[in-house]
Amino acid sequence: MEYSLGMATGKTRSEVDGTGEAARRISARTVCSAIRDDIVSGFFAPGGRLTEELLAKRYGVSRVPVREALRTLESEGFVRTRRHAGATVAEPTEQEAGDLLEMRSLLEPLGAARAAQRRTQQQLRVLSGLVRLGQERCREGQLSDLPALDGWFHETLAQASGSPGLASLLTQLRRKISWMYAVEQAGRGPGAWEEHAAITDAVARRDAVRARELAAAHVARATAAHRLKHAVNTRRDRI
Amino acid sequence: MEYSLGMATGKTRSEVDGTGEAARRISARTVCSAIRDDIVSGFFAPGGRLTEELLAKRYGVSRVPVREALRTLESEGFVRTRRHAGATVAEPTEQEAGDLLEMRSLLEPLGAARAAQRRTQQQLRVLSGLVRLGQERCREGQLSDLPALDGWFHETLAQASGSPGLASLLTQLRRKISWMYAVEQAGRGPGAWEEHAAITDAVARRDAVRARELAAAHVARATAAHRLKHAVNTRRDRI
DNA sequence: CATTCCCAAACTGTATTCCAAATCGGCGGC
DNA sequence: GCCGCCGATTTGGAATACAGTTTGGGAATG
Repeated sequence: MEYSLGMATGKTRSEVDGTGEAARRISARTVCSAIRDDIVSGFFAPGGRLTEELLAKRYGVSRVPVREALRTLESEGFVRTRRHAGATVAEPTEQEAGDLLEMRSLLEPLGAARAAQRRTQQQLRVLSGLVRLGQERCREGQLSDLPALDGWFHETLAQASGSPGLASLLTQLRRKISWMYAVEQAGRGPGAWEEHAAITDAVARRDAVRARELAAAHVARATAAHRLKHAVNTRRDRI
Repeated sequence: MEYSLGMATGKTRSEVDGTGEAARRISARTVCSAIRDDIVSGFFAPGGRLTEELLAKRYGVSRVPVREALRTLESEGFVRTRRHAGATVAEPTEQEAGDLLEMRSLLEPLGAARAAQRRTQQQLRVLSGLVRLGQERCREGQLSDLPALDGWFHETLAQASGSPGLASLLTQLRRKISWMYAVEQAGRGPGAWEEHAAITDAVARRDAVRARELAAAHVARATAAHRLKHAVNTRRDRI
């Protein structure tokens, strides 16, 4: 218990961060991300109850920011709430999980095409840098960094699409997919980063058609490497 | 001012609904829908400031439910908030608006295909009933009912997909599109409802492939009838 | 003994009040 | 004329209070 987001229970903020250690100023967003991370990581099991009081204690905040976070998470689909019965972690069915992959396979190519048309020079530099890093890590065998690099690559690509809505939707899809699926990274690291490099090349040349094709192929191959975590779809009572 | 969601400012709920007129019990959701409707209807102009106090007065609730509503609307993309600068109505660019149509044209066929595979008998009955109503209204020239019927049809179809996430996403897309676009209904009413009937038929026969094709064609034709409301993209200061 | 009904505890939903922090607009100094 | 500073306004959050629901367990009953 007591993760302490920068302030201890029962003490005012100024009493805590007197050190000026830049404690998180805004709790609501922080709490939202924290709860989501705890859901994705499996700390909160699907179907488990999320009592406002419990969450408030856990993150060291009052009920107000917790409630705001829960509303956001509800509209993101990670949490389900019943009128007066409180919030529970969502329990996606196998069908919903499958649809997530399909939605991504439809939208990711669109995002890549738009990124090719609208990316800024700076975004392109970030993408190139990430590709170089990813390929380096592949050669070095530093596989532990790959998931994060992959996430950053796709997030940057999404943001380069120029549509905040599309970008946030793609990010949300990736988060939910990583919540419900495990990836067989077998030997796919190098191949995936070659595909990333090809997409980045098309984006650099502003070739939207090619970027779309490459992204579609990339997502299709990635999808094939996804396996449902068996926990999904099994109903469990209580936390 | 003072829309009164069932309670007057400064009075407790019990003082007001002594008549038992089933006043809305939960304000947060109600306020969220109310603000969203006021945004979509244009009452709150893009870029306009949404002061918590103002919203609280307007809907006759305290700041707490208003804040929760704003969080939801923010994650839906209707509202933009800066750390301590408050909330403003989002100002979508022409690019974002265009991407909305494309996202729908990708996802609506998926929804239709899934609906064909997973619809319940009851959902099919609702769809058939709506189609019959829509075609009746077309013949009678009752065009004023058509937008609502169209909305219900697509909403029912989305829910029949069996993926709550996909359904809510499609509904959200339609709401945003109706916010930013005007539809040239010229003579499209009957044609659209013929297409609705064909989709319903495919859904009834559980023909996912055909439902997908028909939905794609339907959305493509509908897209062609959409015209950006000129207000979009023009920056305005204040409400 | 099983079933049903009812009640009390727990929790949500909201209001209210208070306070700290940050933004924004205008004012004065340079 | 430009820059920086100050104060009013507003957001973000805490703490408290209370009504309305849901829920689970226990008592009464067949």
